[in-house]
Amino acid sequence: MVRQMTPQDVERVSPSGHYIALRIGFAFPMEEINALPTDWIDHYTKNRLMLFDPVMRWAYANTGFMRWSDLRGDDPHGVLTMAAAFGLRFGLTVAVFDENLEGHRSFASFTRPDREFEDLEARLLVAFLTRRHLEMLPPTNLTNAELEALAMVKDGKRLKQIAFDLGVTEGAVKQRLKNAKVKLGAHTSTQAATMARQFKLI
Amino acid sequence: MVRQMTPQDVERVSPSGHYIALRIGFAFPMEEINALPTDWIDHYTKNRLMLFDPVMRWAYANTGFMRWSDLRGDDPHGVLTMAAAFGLRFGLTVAVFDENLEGHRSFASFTRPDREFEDLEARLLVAFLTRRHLEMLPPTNLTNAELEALAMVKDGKRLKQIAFDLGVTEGAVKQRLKNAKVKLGAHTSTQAATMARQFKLI
DNA sequence: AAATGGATTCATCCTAAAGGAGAATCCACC
DNA sequence: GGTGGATTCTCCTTTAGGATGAATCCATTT
Repeated sequence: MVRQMTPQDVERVSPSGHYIALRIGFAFPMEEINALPTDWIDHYTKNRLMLFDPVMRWAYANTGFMRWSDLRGDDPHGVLTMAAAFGLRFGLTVAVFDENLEGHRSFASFTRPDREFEDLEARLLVAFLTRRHLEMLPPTNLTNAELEALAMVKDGKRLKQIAFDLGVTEGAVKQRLKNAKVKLGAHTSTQAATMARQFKLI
Repeated sequence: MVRQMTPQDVERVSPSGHYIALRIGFAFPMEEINALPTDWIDHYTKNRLMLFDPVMRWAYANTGFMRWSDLRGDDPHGVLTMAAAFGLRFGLTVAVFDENLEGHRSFASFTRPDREFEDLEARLLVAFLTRRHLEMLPPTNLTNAELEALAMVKDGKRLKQIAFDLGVTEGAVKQRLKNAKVKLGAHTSTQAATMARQFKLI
């Protein structure tokens, strides 16, 4: 009997760090969680390793899971060797994809210094990513009026100013924001604005 | 005498759409502005053209400007030919890079249906991107206390709850948020929270 | 040790703004 | 003519914002 993985479980099973990219649309994801070692991040960034990283290529083109050791022979620039030198010796990358919807893709990499990931761990991590992917599904039922108000809140405007700019009453603006909060499941307008931004709705 | 380009100038000089990625760190940018034609976005996304796009490769590896026609002969998958079929017949890509700082990179592509971009336009667009790149430089002087409060505001918590969770008074929380607003140049806590999120500070 | 200066944190008071409930109105669509 | 969704308004409560000054922390110097 295996339960769902929590973020704590992920940290435990991936002690050298992990990386999650959620809902890649055109080119870049809605949310990126980078819990890899700082020195590796610096090295990767400075040397633009993304261009040569076989893991990235795999993650953009496949679904399911893959151990980094499966890519030996497909790493002409030695990115995985470099990663190992930074303590990321064993890696597992998982990817999911929305066929039907807008073609969103998510992927995540998990790393260990000591041993390969087991099949059970891999399946649990696929389930974990799938859950995060689904949670990040953007709502589609916000009206333009609601998004317009949220965008102005995000930009630091006051309700009074927003009402004036839109040519409606302050109460109307409040109602639009309230609707937006309900649809997004947000407690406050601030949360609604940051959520809408994360979903790339504004 | 040539002045700075405004966003309106950019739309005028790039009538088939443009794309801007600001401050790419590890792999993905802090902000993405995608004003390309919708049908091209769909096609690009569905077919994961990013993997094969020579423009992306150029943008990650160079600085300055480049006309897409310079890449003929380096496009084995015919991405540029497909783009032309969607009305993006002439393209210009510009890229800038922070050598000294955290190694951030920004790039942008501009497209026309009718003619090549001129050198003057290219230089103005480099200047435009450079300005946007510098504006997006994240502040580094926010304290942990300030970021902690901002993160809780972003998550929809009320000041009273934040104060309780942190074990301080509500007035103290207000002061932290006020400091954060000043440092970020934000009018409201909402704006401060969304800015901090955009800068990947929280 | 004591003193100093500067930044951060905390408290209080008051004002301005946001949040919430309920009802009326508008409007496209059946 | 009815229905449901979206918009608008009013009234009231709760919360956030702004100004000010005191307290605390911390590194440096005397």
